[in-house]
Amino acid sequence: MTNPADSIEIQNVVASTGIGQELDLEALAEDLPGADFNPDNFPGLVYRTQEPKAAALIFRSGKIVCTGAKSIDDVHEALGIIFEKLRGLSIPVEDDPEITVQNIVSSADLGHNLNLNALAIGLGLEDVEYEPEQFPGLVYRMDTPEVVILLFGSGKIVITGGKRTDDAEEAVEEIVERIEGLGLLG
Amino acid sequence: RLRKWQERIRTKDAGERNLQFALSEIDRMASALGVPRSVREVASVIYRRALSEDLIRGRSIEGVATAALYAACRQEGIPRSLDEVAEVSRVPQKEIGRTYRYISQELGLELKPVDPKQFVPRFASSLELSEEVQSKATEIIDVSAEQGLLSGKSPTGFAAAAIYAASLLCNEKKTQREVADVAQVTEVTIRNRYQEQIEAMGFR
DNA sequence: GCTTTAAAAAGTAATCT
DNA sequence: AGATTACTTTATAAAGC
Repeated sequence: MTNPADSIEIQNVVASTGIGQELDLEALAEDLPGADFNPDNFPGLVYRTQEPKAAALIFRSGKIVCTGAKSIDDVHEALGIIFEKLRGLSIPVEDDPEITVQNIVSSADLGHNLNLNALAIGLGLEDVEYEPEQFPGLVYRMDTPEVVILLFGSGKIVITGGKRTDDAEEAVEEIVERIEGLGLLG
Repeated sequence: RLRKWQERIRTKDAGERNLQFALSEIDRMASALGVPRSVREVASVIYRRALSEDLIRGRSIEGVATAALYAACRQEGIPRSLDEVAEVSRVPQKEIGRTYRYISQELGLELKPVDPKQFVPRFASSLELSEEVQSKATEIIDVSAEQGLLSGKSPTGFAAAAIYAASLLCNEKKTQREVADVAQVTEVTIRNRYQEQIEAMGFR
């Protein structure tokens, strides 16, 4: 009896912040080795950190988006590295810029195969999107917590849209309960 | 006041012209797909509902018209794949799929997932396969779906593999290429589904 | 709506050996 | 007939078209 909630792994955390200072991205692109800046393509400058591995989108307004981190701690660490890099370029950065987690993507394993056709009907076609011709996963929009769950035939799932670490655990408990209630979990 | 009248008439005329265009497009695509008149009527009703609920704003008329037709085919139990619908539409497949998901959600169509069995008669007849092959393919689909093999798989590929397997079992062999062409899937997909299905049937 | 970034799931597809 | 690479879906911020 392994608890599906124990199988939860955070795969990606998206967060936003800002240094409270306008930036000259053209100059920054020169001074930051490894920076990608294609203003014709996208207004943000892309900068990747190696440890922890993450990607930051830095904008002219001084606002920054960090993606790809495996934990909230990693987000803070990666952004801390970027803040230091900017200070090293004598760009003033606020002391402790507020970092807001915008989205957490997690994966988990329910431990049993799922009959997605039966699940689509059981969970209610109005809350479900299951179009195997377009994508193999069943998309389920849950109200509380407010997340979107992708369910696959293997029993593996993806939880996204949550902002708190607890959202994934609550979502897994809720979906397991609903699937069991329908008698559709092995 | 006069300008308002003119504007209303102009808007009404434009709306009327757009509706006529959408309905004629539905008619044209339905003919090209060879679906019965009843499906065109259902598609028209879906399109008018989308129009009255203001779902067309920000979307192309042709996209909504195509999505309505795709939905109507499913509702009437004679589905066409997105590939097939895209072939007769000037809208890219990706947009048809997105628009379908949107209007389906907003209009509460609540269409059940496509049953692979619904493709069997059409695919089998264009391959000139017998009734025997068709019922065998249907049986293969039922048995393998009951064993949970259908989850996440494309209905077209699933039907194509069952038809290929049935053609072998009934000594009316078609090549994977031939079946793949009518179903618009690759031979690789047929091979993969076929292997799972014959195992589910207890052969191999 | 789109553009870019990241990550997982599983199916399908294109390309190369 | 493999293997590899790449694309499909979900969420999310950012600035600008």
